[in-house]
Amino acid sequence: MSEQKSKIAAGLEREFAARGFAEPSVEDLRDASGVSLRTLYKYLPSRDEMVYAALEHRHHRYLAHIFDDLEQGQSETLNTVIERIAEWMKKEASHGCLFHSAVAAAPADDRLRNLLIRHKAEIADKVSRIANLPGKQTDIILVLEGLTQSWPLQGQAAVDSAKRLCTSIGQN
Amino acid sequence: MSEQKSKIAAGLEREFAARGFAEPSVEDLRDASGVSLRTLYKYLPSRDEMVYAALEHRHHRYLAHIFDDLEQGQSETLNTVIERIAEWMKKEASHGCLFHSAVAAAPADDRLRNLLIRHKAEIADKVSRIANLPGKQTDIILVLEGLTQSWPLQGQAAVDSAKRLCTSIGQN
DNA sequence: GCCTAAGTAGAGGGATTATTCTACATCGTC
DNA sequence: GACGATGTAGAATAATCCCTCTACTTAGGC
Repeated sequence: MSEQKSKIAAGLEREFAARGFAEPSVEDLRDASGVSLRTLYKYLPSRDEMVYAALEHRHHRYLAHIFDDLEQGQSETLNTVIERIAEWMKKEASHGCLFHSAVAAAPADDRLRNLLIRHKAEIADKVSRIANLPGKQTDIILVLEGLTQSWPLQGQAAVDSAKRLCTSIGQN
Repeated sequence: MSEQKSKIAAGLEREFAARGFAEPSVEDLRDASGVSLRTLYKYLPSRDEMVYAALEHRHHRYLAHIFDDLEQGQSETLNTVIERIAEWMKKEASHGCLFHSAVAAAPADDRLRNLLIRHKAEIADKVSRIANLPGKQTDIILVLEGLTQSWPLQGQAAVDSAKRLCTSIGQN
């Protein structure tokens, strides 16, 4: 991914996150990406491509935010992940997961759905390995999905619930 | 709500559930509702109103599906709720919660967001009262949200996880 | 100083959109 | 059998959409 393409993708990600995937017109996306319409279409030759590029960019930023400098195998590793997710929600995703939003906006788009699946699978894999709970992938996903989904409604209380529920995962 | 209006709403709900909120044109919605364009606009004078009516209809059907003939206070009540949610997902919501989809498609619409909040609050209230766990609302919501959100990705494994996690809610 | 590559600004095409409007059909009731 | 309410079918409108295109500018390498 070239310098400029990722700069464009960053702007697109911000716009889609703020206004959803249906509302912004291509002209809005041009303004958000900070380049001309011609350049925008040169790097991303259709509106769909703009969506994909934004999500790709999101994916990398999210992984970096959750996993950078995360110590493996500590007993509080899972709590740290939960806190970092809460941070992320507060700063970046007050409306919930951007991947789910994208799929919700276009349920027929298989490429989009695959992006969502790979995104979630990579997170689940990384978390279960780093927290030393290899058999508990589905439990972990359920709690983390529940957290991102209920945080917009419940705020900090959701974080506390997630931590409480996680203590029971390791216990059987 | 008149006879015909709820017949229209039922058709709209089906269409939005199948194709999302952005894709279907008003002509598609006309076909799905089974009436003429003029009649459709008579009962629901804008496309937004069609969305609201569809969600209202969904809300009532969902509550009926989850709570009809549900025995209060049994120890397996929560498990029954989980199983009914799984049933619902399988039959009706293979793409996830329709309310979240609607909000995702139009994040700026406050009326839509309020509909989502009231929908979730009513469920949380009903479940916590019927399962005799009045202090555990946020735990319950988190698990149920996690279930609906991870079911499209994990299927039956998500149901098992939800049940397992629920056993730990009552225990402290 | 010229040339190529890569950018900007912005007009416009062609398709689709939500909504309104006209003209006609049906049906129960008096 | 006439009438008013309520329906249908579908054309018309005005706006908006995604995308392409032309014409002009900038910047760096030889």
